[in-house]
Amino acid sequence: MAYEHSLVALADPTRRKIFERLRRGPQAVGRLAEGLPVSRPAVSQHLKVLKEAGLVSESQDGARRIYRIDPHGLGQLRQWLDQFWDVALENFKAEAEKKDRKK
Amino acid sequence: MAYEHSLVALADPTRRKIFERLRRGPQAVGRLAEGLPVSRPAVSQHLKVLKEAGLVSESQDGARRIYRIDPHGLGQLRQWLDQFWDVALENFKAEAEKKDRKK
DNA sequence: ACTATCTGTAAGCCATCACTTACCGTAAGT
DNA sequence: ACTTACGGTAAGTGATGGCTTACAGATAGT
Repeated sequence: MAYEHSLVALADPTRRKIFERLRRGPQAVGRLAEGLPVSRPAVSQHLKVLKEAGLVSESQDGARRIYRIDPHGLGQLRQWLDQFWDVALENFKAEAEKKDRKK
Repeated sequence: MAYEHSLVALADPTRRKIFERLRRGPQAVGRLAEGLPVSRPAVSQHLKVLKEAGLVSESQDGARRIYRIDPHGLGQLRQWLDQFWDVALENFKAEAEKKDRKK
């Protein structure tokens, strides 16, 4: 449920593909697995990881499980990244000025 | 140099610790390794990964190499994440309204 | 009830990767 | 030139994790 899990989840290329597919809208597991180069059980395992990271949420529709992108995990991740943004820009500016002085 | 590499780089807990340490400001390799539970060569290897992802940049100061947080990789990662943000919020709103209608 | 569809779980295998020790190059001081 | 400090690279090892097949549970239709 924390940003660490989101990073681990999105580091895997197959999970990223699944996640990117969900950008088109909520989808069932079987449908998600269709275009992917891995088996359907593999997709289920990946969805579990994404869900535990708070990146996707699940809802039932008959025998199907519909998955969709969840803002919770995404929000935590964005928040964590923003902690570094200001520092990064400061460093960049400091480096640029340093090079200027050398001229 | 793309967002994929940033995700892989930040998925490792030790690399995250190094990255978070750099938030305090630019530091040399030896100094970075001091408080960490791994050997100095391990830190070097991690820094290489972070550098190739564009998350940190390097500059030389005598025999020392100073590392600092680089906005390039961070920016690409933020940009990629933002692609999902709007979709996530829409999904969340749609789900909330669905639950309302059930009442 | 029986069947077909949809999906999660278990067990096992294999590749990747984070870590260690050992080594080498380089820069600055004496 | 010699020594010391700093840090990157090579090689080898062990654990993690992503994949597969096989199986089990649950739902809807006939």
